[in-house]
Amino acid sequence: MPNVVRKVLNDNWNGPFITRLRRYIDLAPADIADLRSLLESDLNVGKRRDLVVDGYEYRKLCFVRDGVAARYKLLRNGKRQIVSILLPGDVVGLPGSFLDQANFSVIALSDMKLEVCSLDDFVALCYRRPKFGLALSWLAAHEATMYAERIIDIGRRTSIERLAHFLLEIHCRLRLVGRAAENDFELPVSQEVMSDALGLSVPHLNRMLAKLRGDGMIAAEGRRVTFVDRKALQLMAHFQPATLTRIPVAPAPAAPPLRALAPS
Amino acid sequence: MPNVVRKVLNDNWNGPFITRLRRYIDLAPADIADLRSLLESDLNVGKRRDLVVDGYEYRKLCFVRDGVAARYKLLRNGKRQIVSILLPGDVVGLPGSFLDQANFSVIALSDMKLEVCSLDDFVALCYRRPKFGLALSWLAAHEATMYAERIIDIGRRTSIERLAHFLLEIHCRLRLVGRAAENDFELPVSQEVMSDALGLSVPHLNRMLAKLRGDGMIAAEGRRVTFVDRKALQLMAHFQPATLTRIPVAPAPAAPPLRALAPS
DNA sequence: CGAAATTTTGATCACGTTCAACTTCAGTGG
DNA sequence: CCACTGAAGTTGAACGTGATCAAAATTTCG
Repeated sequence: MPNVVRKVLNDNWNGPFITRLRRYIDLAPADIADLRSLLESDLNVGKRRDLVVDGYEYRKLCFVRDGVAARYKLLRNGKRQIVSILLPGDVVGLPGSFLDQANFSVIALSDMKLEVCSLDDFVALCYRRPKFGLALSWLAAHEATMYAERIIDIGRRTSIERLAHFLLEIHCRLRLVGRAAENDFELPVSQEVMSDALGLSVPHLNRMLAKLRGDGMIAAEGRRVTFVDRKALQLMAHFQPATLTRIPVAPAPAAPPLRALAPS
Repeated sequence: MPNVVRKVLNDNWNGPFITRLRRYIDLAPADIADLRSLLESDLNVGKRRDLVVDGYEYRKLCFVRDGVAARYKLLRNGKRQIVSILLPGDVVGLPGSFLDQANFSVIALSDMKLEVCSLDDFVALCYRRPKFGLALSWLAAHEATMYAERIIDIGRRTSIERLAHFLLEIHCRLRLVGRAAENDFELPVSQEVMSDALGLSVPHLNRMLAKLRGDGMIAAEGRRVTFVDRKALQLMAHFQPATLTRIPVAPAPAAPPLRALAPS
């Protein structure tokens, strides 16, 4: 079997999470084997099931292999705010597992396939192979970046700009894991979910969606969305996808073991 | 000199950043020395100076020793959204330095004292001492957690709830670095800054502030804020401070392979 | 002291919420 | 095959929160 083919098959087999890590850092087969040895058997979760519950301790990292979920918080007044949408390649339990008790819930929006790993095991891996500690930092930084973008969205953009931005972001992220065509994708969430993510009411969201259609920026039938005038959409949304740098590689090990460093 | 006293003096000398790291993980003197050797000389920055500019590459980590800054984005329509307020112990360049180009600006809201370190040096440190890679993950996760809380704030809370939450959060964070009394603190930001952080207009923010005063929840003269009825304030804000777990310690090194790593 | 930044107050208005009803569609069992 | 169900999407009318613009009062600082 040609090498290239085997690589692709491997990545399919390894799943979207490792594909994503490879965008930050090179992983040797030994790295991957070590990581895989931590994973419990695949977990299947049905639609509408809660994966994490606000207020309870949670100390796992779950890598989404397939399906969609949402991280959210329920307020006393019954309103729900969705903080992020989780797609294949994303991590459940980031940042919730770093807290004494999770401060958000995570719910499956569709049937899902997950790979589960205990946080402690992963941390142990990070001590063994420091590159995974860095990878974890990068993942967390990515998360923070997306949240920051969402703050901008909700804080200072009009409802229609938010919606445009949301559509572009989801499409962009689906593309990165090979789940969307260039101008055309299957929206993985209902309007209710979108409105809770964007801090809008369902009726208003619906109207804005209709307006985007009416203005000829998108076409939509059912949940299939097509970007008709993507340029205009990006302009309206101030869309500017953030790209993470790669993680610098380890410096060549110093010949004498670090003597120069300790001035104390 | 008694040990305890020396410890405290050390931490004062080391600055609030190391104090903060110690809340996540134990640091041996050798760890600290190694970290300190990366730091360039202290940097003083005047009020209103930009530390990071949106759109430019930035590859440093700056630890705030003193002063206050804001991470923000300016939109085309002239509005500004502040994503986070940086206090002593916080890190400039997280997550901006992980991107090809920073997607936010950071501006000093007061005169500041910073300790600067290049990201590449810090990453090299993480390879040498994996605990720092984990610490970096924890810092980034903390950042993400605060952002998430801000999303809830802006998305689903009323303006007065937001304001209450903001006051409680800032007070809580100032307390952790020993810059606030129990019910009483110096607000380090102007109303304009607050309004940009909370996605409100200045007049409206001002009115809500007046309302909190009128309702007997806080007292304020100039920028000194006193919590009169903190219970009510916390209830109104749904305030629930998130506490990060400590980072698990390294497992006992396996007998044969890891000897090369342990310098101390 | 004078200039600039900040805080306070007032009047008007629009964006987005709320609540309610209705439509559409997929799935399910009689 | 049709009736029933429940979830999701669509539409309309009335209301209210918070924005906007303007100007005054106050504080801070060079």
